[in-house]
Amino acid sequence: MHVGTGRTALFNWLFARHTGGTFIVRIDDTDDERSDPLFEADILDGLRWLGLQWDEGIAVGGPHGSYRQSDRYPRYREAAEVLVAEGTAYPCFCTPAELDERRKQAEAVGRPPGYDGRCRTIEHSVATARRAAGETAAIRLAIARPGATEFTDLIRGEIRVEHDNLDDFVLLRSDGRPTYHLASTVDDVDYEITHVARGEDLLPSTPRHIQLTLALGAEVPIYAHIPLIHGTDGKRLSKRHGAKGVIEYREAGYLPEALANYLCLLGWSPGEDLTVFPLSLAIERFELSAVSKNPAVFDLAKLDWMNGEHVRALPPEEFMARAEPFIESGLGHELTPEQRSRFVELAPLVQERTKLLSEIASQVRFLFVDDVEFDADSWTKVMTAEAGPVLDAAVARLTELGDWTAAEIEASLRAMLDELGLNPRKGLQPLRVAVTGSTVSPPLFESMAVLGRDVTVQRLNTARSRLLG
RNA sequence: GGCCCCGUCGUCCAGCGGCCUAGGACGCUGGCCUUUCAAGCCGGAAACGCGGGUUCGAAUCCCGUCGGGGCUACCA
Repeated sequence: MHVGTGRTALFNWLFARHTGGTFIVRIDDTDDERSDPLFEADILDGLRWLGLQWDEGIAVGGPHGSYRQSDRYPRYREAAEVLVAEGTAYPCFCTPAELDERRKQAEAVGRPPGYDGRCRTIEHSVATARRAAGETAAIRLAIARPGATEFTDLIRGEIRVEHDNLDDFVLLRSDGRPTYHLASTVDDVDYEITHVARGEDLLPSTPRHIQLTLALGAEVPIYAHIPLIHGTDGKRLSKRHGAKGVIEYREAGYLPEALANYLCLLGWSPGEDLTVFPLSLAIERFELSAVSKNPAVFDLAKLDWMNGEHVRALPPEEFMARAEPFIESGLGHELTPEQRSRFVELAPLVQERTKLLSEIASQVRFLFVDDVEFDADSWTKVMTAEAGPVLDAAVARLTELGDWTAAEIEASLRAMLDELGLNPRKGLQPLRVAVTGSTVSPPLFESMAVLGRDVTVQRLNTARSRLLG
C-alpha cells in the first residue's frame, strides 16, 4: 500500500472514529492488469500494521456481501441494465479502435477528446435488437445536457462543473466487466456510504459519480477530496521518489505510531502547535473540514525525527520487544537468554539514541560477538602512538578494580586520565574503540560493566597487540 | 489544448480583516551541556508568488496574472 493511500485510509479511519461512524474496507479490483491477490494482502497488512481496524468489509465481513468488487460483477451488470431500460444509460457500439482514432483526430483539431455521444441517438429498440443479434456493446451513462453538477466538497467547498465538459463515460465494458466508476458508485449506494473521503485525483470524476448516483435513484454522499502527497520535485509521490509502501516502513525500522503521527500532519494539524501526539488525540480532534487544500511534500527527515520521538516514548519493555527482531536479524541468529539480559541492561541507554529500530543491531553488535570488528576510520582516528600507554594503564587499573560496576569503572578511569594528564576525549576514545569497535557507541563505562571484566580486559589487550603489531 | 483544484519559511502545519515587527515543528546553523554519538537547553538565518481592487486597516475578501498539480481511457 502506497503511503498516500495509507494517509487517505488514516483520515477515513479518524473521521469514522471521531464521528462514531463505520469504517469500511472494500477492494477495488476491476482492473485486471493492476490487480493481484498479493496487492490485497499488502493493503490489509498495511492497514493492520498502522492500527486502522475496520468495522466492516473485506476479511471481517458485514451485511453487504463480499466487499471485493470482482465478486460483484453480476450486481454491477444488473445495475447498468436497469439504467439502460430506464433510458439513463445506453449501449455504445463503437469499438476501442474507432474511439481511439476519433480521439486522435479531435486532439489534432483542438476539439475536446471526450466521447462524442453518437450511439446515444440510436433508437432504443434498434440498439436492443442489435445486442440481441449478438453485437457487443459498452454501456454509457447519458449525461443530462445541457446541465451542470454542483456539490459541496467538505475540504474544498463549492464545486461546479458544466456538463459540456463531461462526456458520456463508460459504465460497463463490452466484455461485461464494470468500470471503476460503476463499481464504486454502486458499492457506495449498496453499502449506504454517507461520506467519501478520497484522493484529489478523483475530484474530476466526482460529477460523474454524482450523476450516476442520481440515475441509480440514490442519495448522493458527502465528498471530501484529500490533497495528494508529492515528492520533492512537486510531482505526485511515487516509487520514483524512493517512496516506500507502508509495510516497507515497518521493515525499515519505523514504528507504526510514528508513521501514523507523521501522516496525520500531512494536511492536518490538531492545533495548539502540537506535533508529537497519539492517535487517540487525533481521533478526538479530527475534522475533515480542517484538512488542508494544499498538496504536501513527504519529508523523510521529519519522519525519522518523529520516529525517534516515538521510540524514546516507548516503555522499556516495549522498546525491548520491538528492538529484538531487528537485533536478531542483524545478528543472523536468535538472542540467547544470557545475551538478552545483557541487552536489557544497556537498553535504556540505547533507546535514547535510537531513531530507527533497524539501526540498533549495529549499535549493540559488540555485546554479542566474540571478537569486535574494528571500524577502519575509527581505528585510524584514535589508535595513535599515544593510545598504547592509555590501553596499558586501563588494563592495569581495570584488572585491579574492586567492584565491577559502571560507577567504579568510571572513577578508576577518570583517575587514570588525571594521572596521564589526558582529557576525556584523548583518553577514553581509544578505550571505546578497543571495546566497541567504533568511536560511536553507547556510553563506555556502562558498556564495559555489561561486558564484564574478562571480556573488557581481553579486548583492551587485543587492541594493544594489534596497535603494536 | 480543455476542465477542475491549489499557491504562508527549503519542507509540514498555524493564521479565517486589526492580537503579524507572521507563530510552531523538521531540516540548516551558532553556542551550552558532555566519555563518543544521541538526547536536552539557549540563540540565529529563513516565507505571505506578482499586480490591481474592496476597506480606516489585508497573509486573511474580490478580480486578474503568473506558477504548480490533477484529470482528460471500454485505468483507478
